[in-house]
Amino acid sequence: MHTVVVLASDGVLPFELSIASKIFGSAEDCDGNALYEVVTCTPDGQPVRTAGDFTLGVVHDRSVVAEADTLVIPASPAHTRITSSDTLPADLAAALHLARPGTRLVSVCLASYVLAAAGLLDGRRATTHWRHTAHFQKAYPEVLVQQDVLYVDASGVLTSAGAAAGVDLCLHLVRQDHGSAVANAVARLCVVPPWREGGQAQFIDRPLPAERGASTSPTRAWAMSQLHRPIAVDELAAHARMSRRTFTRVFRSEVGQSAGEWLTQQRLNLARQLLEETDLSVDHVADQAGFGTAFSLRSHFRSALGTSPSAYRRTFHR
DNA sequence: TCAACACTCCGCCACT
DNA sequence: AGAGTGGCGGAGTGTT
Repeated sequence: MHTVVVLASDGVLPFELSIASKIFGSAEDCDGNALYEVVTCTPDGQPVRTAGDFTLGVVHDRSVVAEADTLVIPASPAHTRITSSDTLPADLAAALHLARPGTRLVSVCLASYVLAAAGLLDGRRATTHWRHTAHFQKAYPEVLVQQDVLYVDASGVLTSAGAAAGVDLCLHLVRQDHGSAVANAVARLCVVPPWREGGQAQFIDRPLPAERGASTSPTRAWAMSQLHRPIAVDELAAHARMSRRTFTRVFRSEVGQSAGEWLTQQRLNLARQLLEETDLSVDHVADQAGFGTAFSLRSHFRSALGTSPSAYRRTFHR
């Protein structure tokens, strides 16, 4: 059983506090067994005041952090006053110190300040509430602060933007741990969208895994292996052994977007990966990701991510 | 920047 | 009767 420890500190925001227990606590396997144990603690086990009109009494103190597979830190408005390692409260520092190596660290909203003060975000991509990204960047110049994203998954250290973006982040983790089917079931149970697209640019490391049992799934897997060349909808429909009309209908009902939109998104994901991990020219990236021309890549990049391929590479190349 | 063209999406409706 | 399928065509989008 995967243990999620929620570390609540003084002034914790009730909404942010509850996200992890709601999302992880709702994840079940096909037999209805819980997939996560969610444990809430405070640094010294004493009740803490919340930002609401009540105090939070807990059973555990920070010692449970040592058992965490995932440590979640919900935001408190007081976190914005943590602008250096010197201002990190000793009890919070002590709690973080108890986490085993390899423990997944998650901050919701302003709690990014806590991780940054502990030096855990140095040289890493991270985000926080949009109202505080400028202040956050100034306080922690070593952090690669991302704006206009819902969350950042920087291999083991995850940060989310304001409030409800914590829901997206927790769903992302459930999806990573147990796949789309479980994550979508949690989203349905909690009546939240399983995957927010909208105008929000999200810098995600990996594309969504294909859902099992969906009839366009093999075709999507096939298309993923053909991204370097043009793929017409008729070709996809033929692969799925459906008429074009049925294919487009089934595709939308399973994936939630049209075949063309999905294809462009997969091409963009591939292009981003190539920009991050290779030194291929933008022309070659455009070619390999199936955009045909660099102009086409740039135009799609701009409308989906609000930036250019070369600017993206300057920020994310590793 | 513009225009012509190609392709895609989806409501509608008939057929199985 | 009702669900699933697929052709048609107009509106919209992307490409050259």
